Amino acid sequence: MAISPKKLSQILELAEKLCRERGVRLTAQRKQVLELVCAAEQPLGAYDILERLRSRMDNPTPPTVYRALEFLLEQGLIHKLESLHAFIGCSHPEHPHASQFLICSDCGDVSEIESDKIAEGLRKAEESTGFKAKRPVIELLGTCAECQLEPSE
Amino acid sequence: MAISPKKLSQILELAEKLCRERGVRLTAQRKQVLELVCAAEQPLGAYDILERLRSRMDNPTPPTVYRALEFLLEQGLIHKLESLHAFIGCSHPEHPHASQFLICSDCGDVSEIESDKIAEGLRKAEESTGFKAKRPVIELLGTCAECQLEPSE
DNA sequence: GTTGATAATGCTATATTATAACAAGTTATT
DNA sequence: AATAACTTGTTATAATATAGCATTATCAAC
Repeated sequence: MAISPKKLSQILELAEKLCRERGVRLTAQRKQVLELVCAAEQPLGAYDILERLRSRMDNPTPPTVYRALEFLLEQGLIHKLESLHAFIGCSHPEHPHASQFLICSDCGDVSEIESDKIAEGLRKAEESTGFKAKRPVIELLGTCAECQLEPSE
Repeated sequence: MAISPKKLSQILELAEKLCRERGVRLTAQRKQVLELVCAAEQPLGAYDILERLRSRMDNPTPPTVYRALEFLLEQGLIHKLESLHAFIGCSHPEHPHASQFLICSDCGDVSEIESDKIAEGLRKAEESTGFKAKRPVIELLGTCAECQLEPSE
């Protein structure tokens, strides 16, 4: 189930808008990486992105990719899945949030959730410890509802 | 503030006990890796461990380390910090739990917490999505209470 | 519009983290 | 001792990520 072209261009326009407002530059390169990440079914590794960039630009190298990813992460336009070493488009870049992911080990599907309960728990933990979180990494690795039905596939 | 020798041997004894009960083998190699990880101030990377193993055995190689780590992770005797690519001793290996970590980017200190609120939030999220989590990764990167006091150090 | 500062890119090399593959040795049980 | 299952030894290499430095682009100030 690929993302629709319409939805994709909406994402890109929103990204343009946010960057304009913030006074940062969504350059062609960065935009292409964002587009690749957002258009992908699954989270992409940096070298997956590198591979796909070949058809769009001349001789991309790892730094090209990692620099773009760094920018996009800073701007909250994508997330990094630490446990997969992979990147995924952000579902709602317009408001900052503690990203929370459900990662199915069977089908590889990843869904971003926004649980208030979890957010609340995190806030409480910060409160009681005095810790100030800048980047929460919440990744639940396991089996999605669909894959639990199937014997194994 | 290093861990006391007494505390360390308690940890090792508990590990022995748990492995015995489970019918798995805490071999000398695995025990040494566990000891190094638990004795360390900070989380250790696999190659840090490799380095430290040199004084204890002959010509250790990456697979030696990774195999031991894999075993120790399976047994819940250590945790992997995905965002740091590093390993840390488990605070309470006797009962399984969703490990939750506060990772200070300033001083590098890592503390394991057990927030019921967070655990509760995770449970709720599973309930409402039908997702079954096998390995939760909860890592809050930020600044610990102490480091917030200091101007910068 | 030239100058100078800042940011972004190009490019090569290399660091860091992790696993594959297969041979050899150990352990526990028959 | 024979067997099966597990553990280790060893070499090689895969996969992920960054350092460092030269070059180019952008934009504001003069």
